[in-house]
Order: sequence, then C-alpha cells, then structure tokens
Amino acid sequence: MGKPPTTLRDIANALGTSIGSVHRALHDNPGVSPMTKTRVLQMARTMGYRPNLAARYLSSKKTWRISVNTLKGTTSFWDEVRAGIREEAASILLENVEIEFRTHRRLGEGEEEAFESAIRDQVNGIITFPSRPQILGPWIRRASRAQIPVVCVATDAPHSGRLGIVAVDTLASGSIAADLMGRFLRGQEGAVAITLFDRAITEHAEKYAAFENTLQSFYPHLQLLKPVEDHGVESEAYAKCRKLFDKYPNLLGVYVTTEASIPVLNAARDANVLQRLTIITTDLFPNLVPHIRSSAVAATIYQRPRAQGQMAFRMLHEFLAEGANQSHQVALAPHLVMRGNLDFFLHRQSQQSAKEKIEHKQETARDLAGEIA
Amino acid sequence: MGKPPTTLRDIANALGTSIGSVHRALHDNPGVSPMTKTRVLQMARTMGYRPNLAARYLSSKKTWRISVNTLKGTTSFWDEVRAGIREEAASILLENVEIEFRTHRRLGEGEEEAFESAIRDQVNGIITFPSRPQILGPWIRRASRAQIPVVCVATDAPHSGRLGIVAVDTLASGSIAADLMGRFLRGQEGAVAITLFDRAITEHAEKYAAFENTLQSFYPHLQLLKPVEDHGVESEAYAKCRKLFDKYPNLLGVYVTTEASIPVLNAARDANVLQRLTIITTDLFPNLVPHIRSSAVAATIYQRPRAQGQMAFRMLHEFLAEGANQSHQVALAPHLVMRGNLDFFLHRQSQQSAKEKIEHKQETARDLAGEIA
DNA sequence: CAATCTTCCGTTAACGTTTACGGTTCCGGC
DNA sequence: GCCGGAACCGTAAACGTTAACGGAAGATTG
Repeated sequence: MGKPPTTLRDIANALGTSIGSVHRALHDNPGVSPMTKTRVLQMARTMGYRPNLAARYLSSKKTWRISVNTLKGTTSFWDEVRAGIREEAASILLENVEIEFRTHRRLGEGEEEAFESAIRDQVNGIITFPSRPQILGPWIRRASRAQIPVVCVATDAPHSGRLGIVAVDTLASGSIAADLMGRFLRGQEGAVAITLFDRAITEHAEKYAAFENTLQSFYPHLQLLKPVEDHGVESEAYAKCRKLFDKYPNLLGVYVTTEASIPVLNAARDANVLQRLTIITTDLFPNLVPHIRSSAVAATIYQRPRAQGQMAFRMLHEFLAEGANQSHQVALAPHLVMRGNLDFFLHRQSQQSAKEKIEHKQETARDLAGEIA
Repeated sequence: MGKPPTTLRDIANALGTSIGSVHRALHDNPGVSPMTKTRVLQMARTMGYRPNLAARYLSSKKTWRISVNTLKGTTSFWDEVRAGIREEAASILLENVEIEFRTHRRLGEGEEEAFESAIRDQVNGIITFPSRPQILGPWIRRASRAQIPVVCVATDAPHSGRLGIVAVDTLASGSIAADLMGRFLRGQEGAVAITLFDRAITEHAEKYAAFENTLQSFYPHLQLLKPVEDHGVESEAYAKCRKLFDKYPNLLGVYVTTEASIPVLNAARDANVLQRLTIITTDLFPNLVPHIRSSAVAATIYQRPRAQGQMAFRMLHEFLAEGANQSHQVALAPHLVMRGNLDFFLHRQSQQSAKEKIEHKQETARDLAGEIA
C-alpha cells in the first residue's frame, strides 16, 4: 500500500548530492551553499520527507530537558498537575525527556527566580503557572527569544509569546455553574453571589461573565450581586463573605470560583445561613470533602489538574518532536462532583497516588540493580 | 547522573557470549541452549536491561496492525470513538501502527465476521465493541489464544480473557444522574423512572443500581419505578414509555441511560407530560440538541466517546510496546452537558471534525506528492 | 608562487536492535 | 570414516539519522 517513506538518502540521490549536505540544509547548519540549500528544501517538500524520529533519537541520543515551574501543593491541585506531567512523560516510548521541577512556595514568590534559573540552565521547554501574568509575561517573552517554548497551565499569559495554554474552559465552567444554580433553586426568587480571585485575571473575568450571562438569559428571576474578590487571601474571603451574608439575608446561593471555598463556608456557618445557601465551589481537595458529603456544598467544579498536566506535557513534547504549529490552546471540560459521584473521584485520586508509589519503588529498585551491576 | 542504559552488547560481554545469543534468549527464539538462556535472562534482569525501542523499530521496521471493530455511526458516538483512535494513533512518534476499520451496520450483524476476518488477517490487536458480550466472548477468547490482545470499548465482555476495558464509570454516571435528579426535583414527592437497554448487560445493571442507591439514600422521598428495557429498539422505547406516562400521571422525572432518548421524548410529548418531566439523558447527538436547548432535557450524561477511543488505543499500544501488565481497566468520568455549556461541546465537536478534514487533505496532498516523485 | 584560510561538500563511524547467514560442534547412521 | 543433519553460536549487514573528519576547490595573504 504505502510507499516506503523518503529518507535523507533518497533526497540526496534525487539531487545528485550527498546525505551530509541534505542534513545540513534541513537543519540550516553552516557549510552549505544557499543554492543547494533551497534545492534540498524544495525537493524535501515535494518528496514529502518526514524525519524518522527513531533514527534521529538513536543516533543523537539527545534528551530534552523541560522545566516545570509550579506552586508548591498546599492544596493537592499542583501535586496532581505534576503527577499528570510525570505520568505522561513516563508513557513516552522514546525515553528522551527529563523533567526538572522548580517549585516555589507561595504565590508571587520565587516565580521569576525559577524562570531565570530554567533559562540559564538552557532547558528545552518550560511548563509554568503564571499566577501573575503581567509579571511573568516578560520572562516568557525572554524564554521565547531564547527559543525555549513555554506552555502555561491553568492561567493564560496573553500576548507573551507563549507556545500554548492548557486550562479548563472558563465559559463551560461559569455556564454550567449558573445552569446548575438556576436548576437547584428552581422557582425561587432572590440574589446569588460569586467570589473570584481578581477581575484583572482573564480567566476569572471570563468565568464571571459566563456565569452572569447564563444566569441572566435562563434564570432572569435570579439577581447576581457584585462579585467578591478575595485575591487569594483566605481572611479576605471570609471577611467579605461574612459581610455579604449579613447584608443580604435573602441570598440564595454562592458560586466560589477560587480555591478559597473553606473560608466562604465558615462565613456562611458563622452567619447562620449555611443551611439555606446553595453553594457551588471549585476544585476538589481534602478539606472540602466533608462539606460535599454533608451536602453543604451542592456541587463542585473539578478542574482536572491531572489532565491539565498531561495535556501541557503533550503539547510541549509534540512541539519539540515535530515542530508543529497546532492550535496550542486546549480548553478542557470541567468535571462535576457531587455527593453521588464523590467517591468515584476520591477513589481515583488515591488509586493514582498508590500507583505512583509503586512506580517510584520500581524505579528505585531499577537504580539499585544498575548500581550493583 | 543516570548511567548509560545497558544494551544487548553489554549483556553479551558480561557473559562472554554474543549479541545474537542474547537476542535469541530474550525473545525465546530457537537456537539457544537452555543453559545460556537462563544465564542471559538472569543477567538481563540484574543489569536492568530495557530494550531501546527506537533501535528496535529502526531495525525491524515492523508495523503493528490493529483492527477496530465497531458499529457504523448511525449516531455520532462511534464516529467519535474512531476519531479518537485515529487521533491518538497519529500522535505516536514512531509511526509503526496501522489501523484497519471493520465497521458493521447494525447491532449483532457482522460482528462475528469482523472478528473472524481480523484473526484470519493476523492483526496484532483488536479494539472492539462487544454489544452482545455473550456472543462475542468466545471470539475474544479465540483471539487471546492466538496472542491477539483485545480491548473492549463502552461495554465489557467479562471472563473473556480480554486485555482491557475502557468505559465510562457506571457508578459515577448513575450516581450523578440520581443526585442531579434529586436536586432538580427539590422538595417534590413522587416517582421517577429509568430506561435501559437490558438488565442482562453488566453496565446497565450497574448504572441502574447506582442510580437506585443514590436516589434512595439521599432522596428517599422519591420512588424509583421498575426499569424500562428498550433493547435498543426505538419503537419499544416509545411504546413502553408512553404506557408508563399514562399509568403514572404524577411521574416527576426520567433518566434515559441508553441512546434511545428521542422516542422517550416523543412519548412524553404525546402524553402531554413533557413540560412537567425532568429528563436526564445519555450522550450527545445532533437530534438531541434542540431538546437540550429547549430545556426539555435538563441534562445529559456525555460518555466521551473520543476519550474512550483514545484510551483504548493507548492501552493497546502500550501493551504491544512494553508488554506491560497494567490494570487495564479505565473508567472515565462522564461529562455533564446542560443548556449552559452545550455550545462548548458542540463547538468542540465541530472543531474536531474540521481539524480532521484538514489532516485528511494534507495526507492526500502528501500521497500525491509521493506519487509524482 | 607557496602557504594559509574559507567555503562547500562527500564519506564514514557511530547509535542498539533485528535478521540472515555462515561456522562450529556433536551425534546417529550408513 | 564420511555424510547429513541438528543444535548452538558468532558475525555482519542492514535501518535512517547525526556528527565529525578530511578533501577539493577557490579566495586571500605573505
């Protein structure tokens, strides 16, 4: 059926030149005249040349190093992102990728240093969480200029020259939250609230807009209050919500788009409105579990950190391998976790971490065996 | 850091034998004495030998052929499964897999023939949809005996010796449906119904059980009626539901676990209960879209056919490449589609099919170029 | 003019595995 | 004793790419 793929030698023969020149031309290495270079490129195109990656890897044995710059897992979110990356890296047939984790402790602390060190160490790619896009933007641009592709996870850094972005679709998240809220509150009239990190972050602005639009067009009898911005500070979330709950005694529901759902729940409890409120949160972490089980939280929008890590790695790897220019914008559909399917997700998480422990052990065993030999 | 990986030559040198013998021993090919064979295997283990897949592929140029035996896409479900498989196959670095699609037109028609032809053609692996597990089970066993691994999609074939199974988690599906149903019907008392294919199919029985359990434990004021079995026949679904709706005028909701949601909707319309019913369906196909938009369908449980195809392919490929014995049981979390996030999923589907068209065009272009050269 | 340098190009040895082939032994049979 | 075959083993040529080396021109220098 398929004719055998064209090789460097085929091109060389067709042109009456040598395999070395073809190689130099295709990689624009020095030592080839402009004339032959264009001829080679032309011929490679018409013959449909595609490099044999197995041969390439076998010959050069070059490995790609990619740096993963993320936040230390206070919650399990970033731990799972990293696990997804590790997992995907392990499933690569050619084991030619090594991953360096540069983890910083707190938001906006050590992010730039991590980036600088990654660039200095000449990594071949970076996966990062740009918590403050405006600050990290220049660094991403710097990396791009140094030919280092950067993939953003969870939050975009617009106009930064980043290679791609992997995140949960904001429209889908905000809309489903609104739709659920409307259905859960069927018939009731009143106000609902939303909390977010900061309206200056694109993702949060979009989530807010989606929530607002869906609510307004499908459930116009529900009134959306001005959003609460918590800036990632728990005390701020608590104080503002506490105030909100006191001010609007007829509040029906809250959609928490950030990780700071615990302070919101505490505020609701202290304001004695926990029973009455329909609360939809974001993500799934240990502290939230009892609140879902007690049905204080009606539903939570799970942002699939593991899948985000997997996709980010795939995107970067595909780029390094093929140099392809795909869409490079992955918008994942969020998962919905409720009391009913909570166990499924918990079981899955624990299963995953168990699996990793095993893999770790095997690796250690292998290393030891190598040591002995 | 990492010591260089051990090669066949390393083993041969360590044992004072030759690279050929080592190779024969590791692949239990004939022509090697039991003595040296055990020595080689032992040494390979202690030295932590792992084959270099790049070299293997480069040397042998052997390609794996895998057969995809599925139902023709009357709905888009199987088209998407196949698309997912194609997509995942294309993303393999070493392009050493070719896929043969054996598509049969109707349930239980041509499935066995497809299997027979696949086995006869000596494919290296099979991805299949065992719509009637009890019929296909023996065929799967036959394939396994012929060293052909089989991965099931969407429906399991238990005790058949299949390599693995990829499906949406039935517990998660049934439970979330029940939880949503309960929330959507807050406060109301009455009965809800469920339709399924056949209680003899494991997946459907499990979904039913999960739905029942969740409903009973969280929303005991809702009474679950005896399930309606449609056996994949649309007229049967219509007739039975029509009768049901007439018999239980106070019915509050229906959970349709099969693809036959349109006849159920029609029955509800004709029985004049469409407005009053809260309907949760399964999957997402063009005919269902208007009903979601009109909110006749409150929510639909999307079974992620594309992801199922991707995972099935990955599982099979991993097995062929590594021979690993992983868990081989993938349970995906279903997606929830409602009015609010419907556009996200539709956009995604259309985007995918557009992308495929482009790829197709490119392939055609490449072929032509090859032809010319 | 010889010597040196530059620019381009061809050749070749790797990389680790598979596969085919040729060479030992050793044994039974005539 | 020779032959045929079997059972085992070593050798070497592929596979397609990379990277390093050396050579052949031509240009530049003393």
